[in-house]
Amino acid sequence: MKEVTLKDIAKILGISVTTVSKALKGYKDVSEETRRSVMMLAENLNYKPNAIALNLKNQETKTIGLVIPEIVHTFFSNVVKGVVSEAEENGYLVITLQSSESNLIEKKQLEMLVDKRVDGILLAIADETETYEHLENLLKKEMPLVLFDKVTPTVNCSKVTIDDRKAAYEAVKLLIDSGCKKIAHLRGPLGAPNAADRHEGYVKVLEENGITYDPGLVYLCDGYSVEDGKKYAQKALKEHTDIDAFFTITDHVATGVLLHLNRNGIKVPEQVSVVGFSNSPISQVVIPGITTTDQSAVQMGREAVSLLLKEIATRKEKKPVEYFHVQLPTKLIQRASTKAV
Amino acid sequence: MKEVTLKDIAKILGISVTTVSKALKGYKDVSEETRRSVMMLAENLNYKPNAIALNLKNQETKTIGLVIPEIVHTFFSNVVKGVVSEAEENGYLVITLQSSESNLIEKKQLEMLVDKRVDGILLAIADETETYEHLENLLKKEMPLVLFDKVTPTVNCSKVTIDDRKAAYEAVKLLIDSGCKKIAHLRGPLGAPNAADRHEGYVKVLEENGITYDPGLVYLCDGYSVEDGKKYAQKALKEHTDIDAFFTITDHVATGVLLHLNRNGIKVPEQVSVVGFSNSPISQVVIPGITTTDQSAVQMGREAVSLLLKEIATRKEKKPVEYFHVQLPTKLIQRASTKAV
DNA sequence: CTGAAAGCGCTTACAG
DNA sequence: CTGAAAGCGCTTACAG
Repeated sequence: MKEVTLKDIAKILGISVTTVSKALKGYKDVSEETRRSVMMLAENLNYKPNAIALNLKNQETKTIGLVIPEIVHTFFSNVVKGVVSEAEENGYLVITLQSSESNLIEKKQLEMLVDKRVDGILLAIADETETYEHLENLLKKEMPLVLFDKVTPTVNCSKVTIDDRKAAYEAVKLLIDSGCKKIAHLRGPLGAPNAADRHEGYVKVLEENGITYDPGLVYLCDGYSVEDGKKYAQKALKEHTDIDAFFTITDHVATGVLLHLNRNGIKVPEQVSVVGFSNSPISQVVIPGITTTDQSAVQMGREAVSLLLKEIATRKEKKPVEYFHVQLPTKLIQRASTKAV
Repeated sequence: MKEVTLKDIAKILGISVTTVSKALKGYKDVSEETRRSVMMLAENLNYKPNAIALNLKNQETKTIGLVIPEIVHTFFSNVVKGVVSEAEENGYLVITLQSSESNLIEKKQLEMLVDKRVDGILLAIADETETYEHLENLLKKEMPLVLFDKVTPTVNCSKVTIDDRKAAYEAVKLLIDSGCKKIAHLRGPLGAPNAADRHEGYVKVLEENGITYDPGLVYLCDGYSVEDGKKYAQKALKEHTDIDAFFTITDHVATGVLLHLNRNGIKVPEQVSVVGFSNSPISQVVIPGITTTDQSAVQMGREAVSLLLKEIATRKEKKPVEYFHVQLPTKLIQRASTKAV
């Protein structure tokens, strides 16, 4: 990896590094002849400017950091895809890190990215995280930061989310419209804002449709896993034999519910309906297919990058920074796990 | 983002940058008193060495590049997870890029990573790629390179794979042992070495067990998708009504096959058995669960990083570089889509 | 024990 | 039209 430098070219041509640099960058004050010979030699030697030197000079790395709770997860890997593509199309590369929902790791990784001098950071907050000084510190340093999916109202910066409350409202409305009356909710962790928002949507639609909200029908899944779904479906049905629908935080949880119902000969959706969240591939192949909400994860990744790059540019021009909150549209996808309305 | 520099500290303390640097790095030839005041001030100002300057000085970036065909894919996202974790534990950060199975994009991305001055590159070759000068060029530049999953014997460098031939052999052997006689194979693209290896394993086990290999029973899936599975299951069953098993390149393809069989009232595994590949989550939740091969993807990512870092270190010490080919063990996982033996 | 100097590879204001 | 000099932030061999 000993790469060709400006110095090498200058030496061979017997001219100064300055002139080589100018020739390559198309400055006007270089003779046509010099320019041409520099260009040719650079081409032949396959000269590539040293990105590190440029980074140092320009005080930027053309790199952004991305911290997500979990890489192996359909929703997040779609986000990563969107982030990487959008960044690449705009000349940026992406460093990805996984917090594993740990607040400690999240803090450490954010610090690593700052130390690495990334130009900006994209973050989906870990479930464990409940205080936000580490994010405030980032803002204090004027590190461009965009939160997505798992965000917090506490921190004042740009954000990209879906309207979780509305999405949950619509999903549960479908259940109500199809005749369900006793709808259990397998929700996500208390600390997670989107779990809270979905829960709110669930409560709201019940109340607006004359169904009394019963906290006893709400179960907490911290794992978002198929296993959680099985476990809490069993528990819920034992505690309330007349449940006629499950609204779950995730398609994996919904799948667990489905497996439990199948195994126990409970007909879906005739006896019990099931609604998931995310439109993961799993929701389409399971039988019956699971009614769910599509979150356009790739789009979320792209949008987040686009807001981040805008902020980076604004800061570079020393202009005042504006923060945006983009709410992406969701789409309720009806499949066979719910009754037709 | 105006960060504290050595210069700032030097100015405040009225000493030279040299001394500050030495104090911070614990050099012996600095008075205890100076050392202490430097340390304290650095701590107070929250001084962090500028990584870019260090990169330039040390001619390394502590960053590695990772190019995979597809980010949204259980196997690869597990690899990414392994890569990112192992790298992080060793002080490296990872830049991830997706080639989308395109040779052109792969070339471009490899170049970007070189230009970015990453310390090494991890690559799963795109299906479209059939010539390898771009990889030879990397080697010529002495850029540390480790191939994984999708590799080629043509290029002489370290590699991490599973033993695809053996895995396929074992999977099909299970079908034979359970009484299947007419086993169709929905294979991957011709260009892809692991598709070729699995096909070889399939051919070998048939012949070793007295079943004549019939090329007419082999179908090419280029999409690795559920749709492909449906399509080719239908085609195969139309062309050969007595097929009693499918061995597929991927769990998604196997799922498509399963859906087609279910839909047409064909009993699995009584009438037709189905075997997938990869042990994706989908293979567990589908009914019946799909018999498949686990590839320990996370482990593959870790192993690849570990070989890469070893090579980086060796090159740094100017020692001769050795190449390794690590073959990771696979595990056949029996589920309800095949008959007990 | 301290610090000026050179260097990593580049850019650019300035002098000639 | 050309190039010496300064600078981005750091390290380190060398002189004092």
